[in-house]
Amino acid sequence: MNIGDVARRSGLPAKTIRYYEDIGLVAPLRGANGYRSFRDSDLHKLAFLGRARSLGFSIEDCRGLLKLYEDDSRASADVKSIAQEHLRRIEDKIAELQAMHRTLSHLVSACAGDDRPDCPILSDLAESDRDARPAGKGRR
Amino acid sequence: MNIGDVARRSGLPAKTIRYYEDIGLVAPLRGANGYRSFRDSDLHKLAFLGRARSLGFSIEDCRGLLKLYEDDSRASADVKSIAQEHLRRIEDKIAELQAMHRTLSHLVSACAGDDRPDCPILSDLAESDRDARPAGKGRR
DNA sequence: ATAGGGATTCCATTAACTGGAAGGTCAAGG
DNA sequence: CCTTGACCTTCCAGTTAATGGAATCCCTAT
Repeated sequence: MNIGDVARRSGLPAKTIRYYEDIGLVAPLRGANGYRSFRDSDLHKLAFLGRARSLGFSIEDCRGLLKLYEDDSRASADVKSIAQEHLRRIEDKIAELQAMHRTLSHLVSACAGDDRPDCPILSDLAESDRDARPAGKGRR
Repeated sequence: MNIGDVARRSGLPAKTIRYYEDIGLVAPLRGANGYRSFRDSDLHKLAFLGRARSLGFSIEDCRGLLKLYEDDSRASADVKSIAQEHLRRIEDKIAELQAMHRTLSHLVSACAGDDRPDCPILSDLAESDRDARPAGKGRR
């Protein structure tokens, strides 16, 4: 299979597939013409990757999952712990977004949204008697 | 004020402040020694930026908000529409994360998490009788 | 032979910083 | 006067996960 077929069948853009090869997630063969030649197993891996990515797993998570996927003697506990950790990150992110949403929707509903300059949104952002922000962004 | 003071007072890392100058969000003066010299107005802008960023506004949104903030003849409608658009993006993101969360938490709870290899999480990711992506990630 | 649709590589760009190196500046202490 | 340490400066690279585009090559059909 050429990359175009695999792209169609896996739903991943060809660019992305090349990128995944670059970073060592798949290793298709090469034909005499230099074209990548994908086996069924490559296609399966790519489809697996697409699904894992769509669940928000990072590339590094995907690398780990793929390794476990191919390891017949894996322990499901290892898979589960990756997934649980990811679940926690998702929960954190949701909580963070919900906090933003709460604050912002209050401000938005308090704003007249007309042609006058008075704006509670700007006033709030300009408030100087408050420290930067309650919940830190928690960068990693 | 030197950058260290402003960093302390605004809560932003000095690195970030320099970056914000780079991209034209603030324009501190310079002393004879080449050090940045921040006025109170610069500090206020930076604090404003810190708050806007913590609400998840993009840098470009911040640029727009800052411009409106400094424009006495602004219309609050302009501010509101930026905020509403952002609110919509937040809602989309929350929905996307919640969908991931639903799927993943089902899988996680179905996984024994022991030393055996059987794993519904991997099985699901490997399923080939399903198309790649339920809801597109909406890359734009 | 030529046209078209694929394929290849390589480079740049995105968002918003962050880390680190190499070096200049300033105030205090010996 | 010199050193030490805390600041400051610039510049370059790296992060995440691709994506866009250019230049070029290959294959098939007409």
